[in-house]
Amino acid sequence: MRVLVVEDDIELQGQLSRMLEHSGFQVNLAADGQEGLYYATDYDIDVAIIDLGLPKMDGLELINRIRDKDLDFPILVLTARSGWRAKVQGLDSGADDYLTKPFQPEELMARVNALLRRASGKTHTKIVHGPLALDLKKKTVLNGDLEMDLTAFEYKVLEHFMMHPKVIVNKARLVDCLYDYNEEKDSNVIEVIIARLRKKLELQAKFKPIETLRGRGYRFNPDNHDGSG
Amino acid sequence: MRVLVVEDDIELQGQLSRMLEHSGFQVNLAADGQEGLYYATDYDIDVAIIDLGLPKMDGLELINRIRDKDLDFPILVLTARSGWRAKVQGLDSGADDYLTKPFQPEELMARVNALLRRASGKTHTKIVHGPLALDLKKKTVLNGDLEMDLTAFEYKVLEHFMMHPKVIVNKARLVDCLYDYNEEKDSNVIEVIIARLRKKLELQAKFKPIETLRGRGYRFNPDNHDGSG
DNA sequence: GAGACCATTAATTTGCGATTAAGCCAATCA
DNA sequence: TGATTGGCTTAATCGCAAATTAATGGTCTC
Repeated sequence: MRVLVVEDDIELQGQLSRMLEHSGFQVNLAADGQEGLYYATDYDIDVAIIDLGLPKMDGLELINRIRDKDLDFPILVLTARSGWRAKVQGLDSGADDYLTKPFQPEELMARVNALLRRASGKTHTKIVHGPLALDLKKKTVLNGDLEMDLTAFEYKVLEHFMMHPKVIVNKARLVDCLYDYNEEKDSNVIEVIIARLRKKLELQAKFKPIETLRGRGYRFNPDNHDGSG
Repeated sequence: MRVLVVEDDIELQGQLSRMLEHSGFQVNLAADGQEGLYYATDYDIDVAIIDLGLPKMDGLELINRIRDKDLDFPILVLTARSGWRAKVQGLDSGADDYLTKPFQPEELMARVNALLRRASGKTHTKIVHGPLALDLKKKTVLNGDLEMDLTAFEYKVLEHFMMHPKVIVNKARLVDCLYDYNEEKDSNVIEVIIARLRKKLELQAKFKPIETLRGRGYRFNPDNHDGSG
């Protein structure tokens, strides 16, 4: 198992590599984002530990570049910022877990192992239906050759649809995709998002996969190239 | 819907069960992990609320035992620890959501409901009677090879029939399938829906499975390929 | 054969969903 | 820090499918 460590703090670097090697990992050390990207590309990495605060290339940018190259090893983010926002941002951008500095060595090892375990069971990170190709890691969707420009909400709804094709999904369930917790009754968020999604889907590829089933919900049916919904 | 609550704090126990019962749930109360496991095993639980800090058997262990027994109802974890670690641990171990104490009653109810919505999509059961195949997950019905185009009401009635074949169902019971609350007397909704359903069933496959039992109700009998109703 | 019960169709009403636009909030940038 | 942008939210309107009601005719039971 090969671990890529991208960390500019020399002391922490040494600490990490000692711990990891002690647990039987091969370790690649990089001190900045550029170097990190080089290793990520040219070595067969199983898991990466990336510090967010890096010289030359920011940690988040590094993650984006890695995912852009379709490298899908799991990424553990190290962050000094303890703010909630920074964390979510990290996970949204293609990272799989994060750890706030300072941390206990055992916790880091536990998380690395957990990521490897999870990764071994994960087969497909891409879902393809018709002209649409969704990348769960990168959180992007290609419509034909073009990458769709989706908002966070549009993406969440489309992801749910593509993970549950040909299933009638009621609106309450779709609302669950958007908010952690929400029991609001009189809102038409879903209708609005569906409308925008349809527009974007149709724009690029005359593709009308979202059917309406009045009173029952919506259904994603990639076979509808003409659209009955 | 039956909820299992595993909580050792008597006061919180009472609070929870009051809330849940008020929302129309059946509630099983357990004060420790052992008791919880007993209820989980012997009752048909739809969703469980489990406190992590429990006497006799730790909440996490309870969850593990439940999952080991292949019981797959959704689990909501309550935790006093506010650390991210405890939460991740809970989710990794087979829980589906968590809530940090103290919490707002509405939030708990919202999450329980969200879990139930999510779970309802997991049952990939198909019910087949004669030429009809109903997919509970997709909420669609195939009549022969063709998918039936059903309205929300028609689907609800047909689903009930197919889940209770050869049983006489009176009209009041069918009305309950359509509305949450309804005490209306003089309406012929059911007759109208039955008529439309029959038409659609017959249209595609000359199939007349809905019998009328005058004064008693209706009966779905998939054996009637000629139709005695 | 009278009356209750049901089937069927047609007419009416309702309320869902589509769509648009304006308001609002937060993140980003100057 | 104030301005700007982009995206989420809310509201209002409109068309239409579906639900409801009503009316008529059929059928079973006693």
